Amino acid sequence: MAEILDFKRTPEPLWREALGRKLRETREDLGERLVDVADRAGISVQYLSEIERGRKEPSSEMIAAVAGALGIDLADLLIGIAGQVRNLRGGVVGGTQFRTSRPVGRPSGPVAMVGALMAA
Amino acid sequence: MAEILDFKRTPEPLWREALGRKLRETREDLGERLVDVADRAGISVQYLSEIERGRKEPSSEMIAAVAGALGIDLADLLIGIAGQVRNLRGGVVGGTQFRTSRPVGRPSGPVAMVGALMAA
DNA sequence: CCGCCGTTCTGCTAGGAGCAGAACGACCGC
DNA sequence: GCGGTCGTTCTGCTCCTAGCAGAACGGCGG
Repeated sequence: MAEILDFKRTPEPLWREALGRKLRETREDLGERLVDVADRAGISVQYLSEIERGRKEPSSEMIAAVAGALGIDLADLLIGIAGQVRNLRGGVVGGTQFRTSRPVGRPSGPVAMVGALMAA
Repeated sequence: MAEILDFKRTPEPLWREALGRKLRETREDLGERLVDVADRAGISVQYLSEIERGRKEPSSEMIAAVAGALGIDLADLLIGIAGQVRNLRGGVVGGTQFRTSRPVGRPSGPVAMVGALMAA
């Protein structure tokens, strides 16, 4: 760690970076402030800020707490992150990235199909 | 966190548990041993064992290393995990029930569902 | 000018990541 | 029975960082 040259921008994003991006997007879609979500999740505001920017590695309980505070479950979160990761692969990676996909991406469409896979 | 709200044995699985399950399934589908993957990922074998059982919280770099050693990228991994999480929602999650798992973990079902993302 | 909001410093502590080494129980073949 | 492989788990160890408090800072809007 502590490599001197860290502008080596990992070819594909790390887990914590993709997670943070999606969490921030979800929060902003809800029109909520950092302090609101942090308070509801029971964590400090600075820490939530660092999570959203991909600078800290949140534990599973933290992830569950933040996701719960945002009203999203783990499966939806993962699907959303996977989508962002795929977008970043072939699309704009640079800092100036609006577009943020579609306006309101709440309803996860392909849910039904997954649920129908197996009930056994 | 120290919140008192975890009286409920994790209504939905934690991130590290779902991740470990998927990693193990992927490895077994490849017919590889712990030592093979651990060696290729550059981590110790006991630690990989604990990751697969959801007992340790692997860093993003660890996840990338293991996923790389398994020849799977982050997006596919996340999709697979999301599928597993959804499956577990309706069935028995406790350790007493094993029916849901495949006999030897040979055929992994939800491969075809990869095409279901792209929305987010 | 003054609040509001997010970010980023400086600390600080407790916990756990991550490894080495070894022992253990299953399992399989001889 | 005995010896091999494979995974798990125990002990022990170091060192990093999760996670918080407190405060200060740079936008942005009025």
